[in-house]
Amino acid sequence: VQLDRTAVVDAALAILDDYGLGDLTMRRLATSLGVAPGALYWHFPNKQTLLAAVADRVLAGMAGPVGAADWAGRLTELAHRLRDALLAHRDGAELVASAMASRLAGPLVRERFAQTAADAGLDPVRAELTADTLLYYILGHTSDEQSRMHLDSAGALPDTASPLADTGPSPAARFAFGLELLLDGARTRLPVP
Amino acid sequence: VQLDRTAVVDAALAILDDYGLGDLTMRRLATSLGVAPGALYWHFPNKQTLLAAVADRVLAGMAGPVGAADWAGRLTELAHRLRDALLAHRDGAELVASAMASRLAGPLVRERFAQTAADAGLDPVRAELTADTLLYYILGHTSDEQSRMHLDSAGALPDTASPLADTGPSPAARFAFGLELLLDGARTRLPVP
DNA sequence: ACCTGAACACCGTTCAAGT
DNA sequence: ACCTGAACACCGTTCAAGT
Repeated sequence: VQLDRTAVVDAALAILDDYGLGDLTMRRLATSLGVAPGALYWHFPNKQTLLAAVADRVLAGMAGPVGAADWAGRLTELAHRLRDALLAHRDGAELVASAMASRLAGPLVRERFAQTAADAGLDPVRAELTADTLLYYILGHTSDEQSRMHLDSAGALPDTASPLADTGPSPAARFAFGLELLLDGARTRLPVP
Repeated sequence: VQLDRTAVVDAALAILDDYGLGDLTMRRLATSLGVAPGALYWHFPNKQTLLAAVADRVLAGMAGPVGAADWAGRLTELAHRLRDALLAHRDGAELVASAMASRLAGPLVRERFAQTAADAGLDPVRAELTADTLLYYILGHTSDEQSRMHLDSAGALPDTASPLADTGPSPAARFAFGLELLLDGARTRLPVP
């Protein structure tokens, strides 16, 4: 069968889910497709671009319209949808964070957050800055949460290894705390209606 | 002369400043020290730990007492000091972000932000969450700013290559915007005094 | 205690040559 | 147009052996 970009991204996502980002190499990917490593370079100019395509596929998991009527509700919904999309794949947050940092992935997501902030009444510059601030938080927090998730499922707890030790807020509650912090801050930047 | 951890970190920092994080390899570092690659593994168990030591050295650049009397002023000062420390070395933000994510570097910095937030009147859990939210922002924003700095000093501007195109807010102003956003949000979380 | 030599098991990328 | 074979120039890490 012939190789195309979609098949390559499919296979890459499978390796990501099964073995993690560290094992997602061009050679391993080629092997899993039954192809020589060089073949991948017919479809993608380099690894960075290939990873960006995988990141955009992960981000496709947050498509669809948001339901909330007010801007704060819409941003909250977008933030949770982004987090859910990242958590749906092993190392999804780290992958997307690095691909978005290179600007090769996620321009639509960025645009969507910025547009929603602009709808709230912010001028374009402030809307972009607010969107970026939100994105730094979502990517940073989720990346952190996800990596610690995998450390725990392996064995890396030096003290307090008792099974009933950690009773703080849930990951979702911790995420919501920082998110509301940001949105409250954004509210103070709004022109009085 | 004998090798020790300090000399290794010195040499690593020199490579970082001159050639960037991508060229900071164990082999290159060994060569610059006039030593075999294996020698480094007598002083550090692996590359990750070595990079954490370099990150902690970068973070040492933000030591010293803060002057402000109120908590918001202290957090603002800490945030700017952290940003300045990161910008003082090529790829400093990316290095520190990744080393702090691994939890091998920066525990004192994290502790310092959390303590300052606690002084504002937040309970320990909220103080930690607020500190983390701030750190995600500072590391994400500065990393972004710094990488784009280096893209510009090379040649990677597709359109609007005219020298007088980009007249938005300065990097420092952009940083301050998100920072104030976060601090305003934190204020709403405070118990009324 | 501290380091060398030499190897092991990999990487990403290129490119003539094949079909 | 699409892929193979084979190489190039690297990696991080280990470990017997030397001093």
